[in-house]
Amino acid sequence: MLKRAIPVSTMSVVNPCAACPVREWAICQALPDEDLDVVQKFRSRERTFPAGTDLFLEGESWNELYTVLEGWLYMYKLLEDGRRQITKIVLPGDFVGFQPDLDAPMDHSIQTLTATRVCVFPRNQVLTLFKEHPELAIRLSTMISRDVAMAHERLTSVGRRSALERVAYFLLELFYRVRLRHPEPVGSTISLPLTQEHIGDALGLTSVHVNRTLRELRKQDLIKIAKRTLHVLDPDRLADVAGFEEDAFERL
Amino acid sequence: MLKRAIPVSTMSVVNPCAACPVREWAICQALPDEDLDVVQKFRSRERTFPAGTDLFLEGESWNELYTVLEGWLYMYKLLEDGRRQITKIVLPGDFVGFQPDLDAPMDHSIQTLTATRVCVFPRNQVLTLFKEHPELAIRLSTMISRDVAMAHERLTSVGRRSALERVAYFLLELFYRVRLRHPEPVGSTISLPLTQEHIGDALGLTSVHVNRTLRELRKQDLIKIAKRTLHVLDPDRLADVAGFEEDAFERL
DNA sequence: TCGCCGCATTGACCCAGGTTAGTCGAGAGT
DNA sequence: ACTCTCGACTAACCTGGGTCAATGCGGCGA
Repeated sequence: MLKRAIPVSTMSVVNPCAACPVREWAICQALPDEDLDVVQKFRSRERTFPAGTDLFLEGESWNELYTVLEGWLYMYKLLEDGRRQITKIVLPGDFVGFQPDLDAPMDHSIQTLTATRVCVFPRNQVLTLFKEHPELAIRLSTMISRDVAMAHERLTSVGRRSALERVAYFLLELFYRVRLRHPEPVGSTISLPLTQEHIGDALGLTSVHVNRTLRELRKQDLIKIAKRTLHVLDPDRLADVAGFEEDAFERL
Repeated sequence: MLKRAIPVSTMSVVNPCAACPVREWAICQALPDEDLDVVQKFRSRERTFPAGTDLFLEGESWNELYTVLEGWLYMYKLLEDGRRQITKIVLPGDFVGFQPDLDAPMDHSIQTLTATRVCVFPRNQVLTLFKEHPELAIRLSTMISRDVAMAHERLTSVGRRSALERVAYFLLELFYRVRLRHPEPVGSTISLPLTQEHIGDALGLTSVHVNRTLRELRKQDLIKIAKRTLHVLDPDRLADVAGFEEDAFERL
């Protein structure tokens, strides 16, 4: 079934689900502590990947699903001539690899942006697991439906917002998604392991124009970017530029 | 909870689920005949709407979910200044109104394109229904995940395809989605109750440019449009123009 | 029958963002 | 220390698609 060797990766020990660092944002949020062994027994070992690795490619058959424990990734599609659209930035807690027909070849590709650690689920038994634990199926619906909402939001950006609005919106969305997971370092700084080309491919812009646009945002003292780090100087004004209804990000 | 009066609509009789015209494409596909009364008892009456009616608007609270029995609708989002992005064309069988937080205000609007008949589900009990019938929850996951796949496909169009490719892709996608539901009239003609402005708002183009683009497709003898009817003269060549991998539409 | 009105259609002109073609600086490997 | 690579950054120029402003036309209500 596998058309390609499993990418470079190191198997590591199975950590206890009870100590899961992303439980709160992942599928398993739906399980009370006492049922956690359901998933603990079901899942395989963890796996790690270095930055720049494809977990799987569009068109391949694949037999695993992943919950991201650590690291950034992106989901993307390629056109024949190489044009790339990044469809989602994947963060810890996200569930990866689910698609309408679990037996069909993958309908998208996924690549790591940083070193990544994932929790592995065997694909061919997952529907059975969900059938036996409807809370999980409902939790999955909720998570996927958040994906739909975010995809529609991004579609609106790419279809109807100017470059400046788009970039502002994109950075702000990432900023809030990351803050949600790391409330601790209450600064206005997040790590941003994306090149300007990644940003362009996510927003339907060229990297050249992303550069011009970031320069403009910098000039307006809205952001600062240095060494893969994004500093949001004025979230409110940035939100104004992005042009979105106040609480849109609380739904993330 | 309702912030707005239920839009103009006529209540009609409750038709038996066993005679449901869209069962095969809807949530209820997951139920065997003998369990059909589960949903039959759960759902409320049907409701009909004339063309051009909003079922609900973004920001409103709402307490119903719908399976579309008949008619075309579109899901959309507005920016403050009125720019509109159409995020999905809704066809019979589609499940409408589900979102990550069922108690939150709607995160999108829906409007009818034609006279529409829907099957009504009470929103506040639907999670209970799914918990008691995991097949339904899994079916929902599958359907929503199809929405994600299609949204990403559209995002790729809007972000990375030229106007000509985009329009070709859009028409072809609709063509195949409609064919799937109506295999009978084996012609290459489908009804297309959209204005050029709708198409533009779905694709991130202006209606003027949609017009120019359709003219070009017409000139190349790929399509013909007359009286709200789309005639696809050469699906294969149109697919070439759209530039997509052959079986992308079999996954719809 | 007339007169709207909403939509399709076209032409002329314009501009946001793409393209091309660089320079520069910071690692990383040797 | 030297070079190689990759990404940030810039400038000059170009174009796909937007804007503006008409015209046309078919359906529909009075």
